[in-house]
Amino acid sequence: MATSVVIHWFRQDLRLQDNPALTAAAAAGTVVPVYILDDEAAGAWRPGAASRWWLHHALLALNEALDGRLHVFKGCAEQIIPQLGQQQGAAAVFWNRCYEPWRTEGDRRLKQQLAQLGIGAHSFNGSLLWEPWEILKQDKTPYQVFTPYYRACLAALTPHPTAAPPVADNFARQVACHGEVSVPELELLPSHPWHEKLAGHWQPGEAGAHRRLAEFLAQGLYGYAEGRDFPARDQVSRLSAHLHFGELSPRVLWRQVHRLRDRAPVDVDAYLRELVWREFCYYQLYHVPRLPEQPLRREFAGFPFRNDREGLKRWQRGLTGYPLVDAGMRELWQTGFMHNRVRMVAASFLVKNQLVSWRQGADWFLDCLVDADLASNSAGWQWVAGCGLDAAPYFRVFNPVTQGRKFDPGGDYVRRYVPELAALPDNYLHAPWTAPESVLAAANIRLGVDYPEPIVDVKTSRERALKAYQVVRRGL
DNA sequence: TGAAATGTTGGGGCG
DNA sequence: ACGCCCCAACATTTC
Repeated sequence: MATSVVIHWFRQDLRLQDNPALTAAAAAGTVVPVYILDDEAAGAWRPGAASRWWLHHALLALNEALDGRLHVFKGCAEQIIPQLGQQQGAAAVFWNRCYEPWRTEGDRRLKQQLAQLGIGAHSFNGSLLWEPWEILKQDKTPYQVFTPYYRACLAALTPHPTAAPPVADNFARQVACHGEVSVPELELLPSHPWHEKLAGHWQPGEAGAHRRLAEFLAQGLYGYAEGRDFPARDQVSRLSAHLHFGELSPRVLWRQVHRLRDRAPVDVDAYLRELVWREFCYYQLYHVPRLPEQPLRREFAGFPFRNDREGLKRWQRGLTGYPLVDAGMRELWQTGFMHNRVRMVAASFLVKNQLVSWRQGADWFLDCLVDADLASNSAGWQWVAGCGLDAAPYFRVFNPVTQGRKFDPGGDYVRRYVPELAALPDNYLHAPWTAPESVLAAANIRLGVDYPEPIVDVKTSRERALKAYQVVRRGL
């Protein structure tokens, strides 16, 4: 009996291990593995520059793991998949679910199309530990607050068997697909070679994901609960981009971390809680699809943000005059990443001290982060701006100086990314404008020339933000 | 997963 | 010895 041909459509699941849809596809027939870059369907949410760099390398790695059998396309997935299915005489198409609104709508239409063509369509959960519709309150409505959601998730945790990885024989050989291109022909790399510096910091692809996981398990988890707040230390997982592209199964990650619970003094629960935060972001995006565009708290719709192009540009370039903020923004530009503690401070600074819309900050992050993720990024910015579910209260304004002294006391982080301040002594490092002339001169710094004066005063800008938020609050 | 303003307490200097 | 003031050092409240 001739085995049937099936298609596995890779999206945010660029891995072979513990890939439920891929495993099911391999069990159903000979697999034609496919990736489609569909910028038009994604619209404004198509991958940003840093993500495209990552994707380029992740696809090369995946293709290599598949012995060069990955079929890559550029164009409209809703056309390409049905055409391909017919050309190959495929019995079914398999994929792992995504949760971005443009994805869920497209997938629904595609399922209808395939049904009409008599081609099966099977979707699986390869990206989340809990499907968003599985975790609901007693009254069957979604949770609004993280902690009860978190508890409900833990209560609902069921052990999943790891999906068996496919073997080489599962994949179709020497299949020609009309219209396919090579990975480089996707033109994911920008013409300007700024991305070359990213290569020193990351190893996209499944092998890189597991290498990083092994490092984290061996070192980062020890003292994670406290250490994760200090950006100069290497005590965060740095797995976010691998998770975003699905190079690492969240179930495998959960299990590997959880195994360490009864051994060694590692902060297993603190890290797993962060993984549940990731789930909560997807949960919000699924239940409230306007998350990326509209404030979840309606009263914020008319918030008086300033249209400050110059201020936005200075924030983007790391030239606000606040060393911790500037270090974070430069880390982002140089490495495609920003430490989470600093993300909160830099975001708070833009939204509250500069009074610029969280949408503008979110757009910049989506373009610059290698881990850019619509769910996490949108939920994170809404959290900081105070307009999201279970968000930081509007009056919680981070002071970048205080935060710097608290979480970068030795100044290693600031000195790494703001080298022009490197010679300043610790006690002035986070507030250079307070240093006496003689100290500045000794450190070879002319304020306003070598490093900017503060773009706003934290005290008065904080008061301005509180006033603006009070107006919103009155409008309830 | 704040910060600043305001309130309280307690030890020490001093008349 | 005592009360008074000062002011850290916390604690509480407010935004």
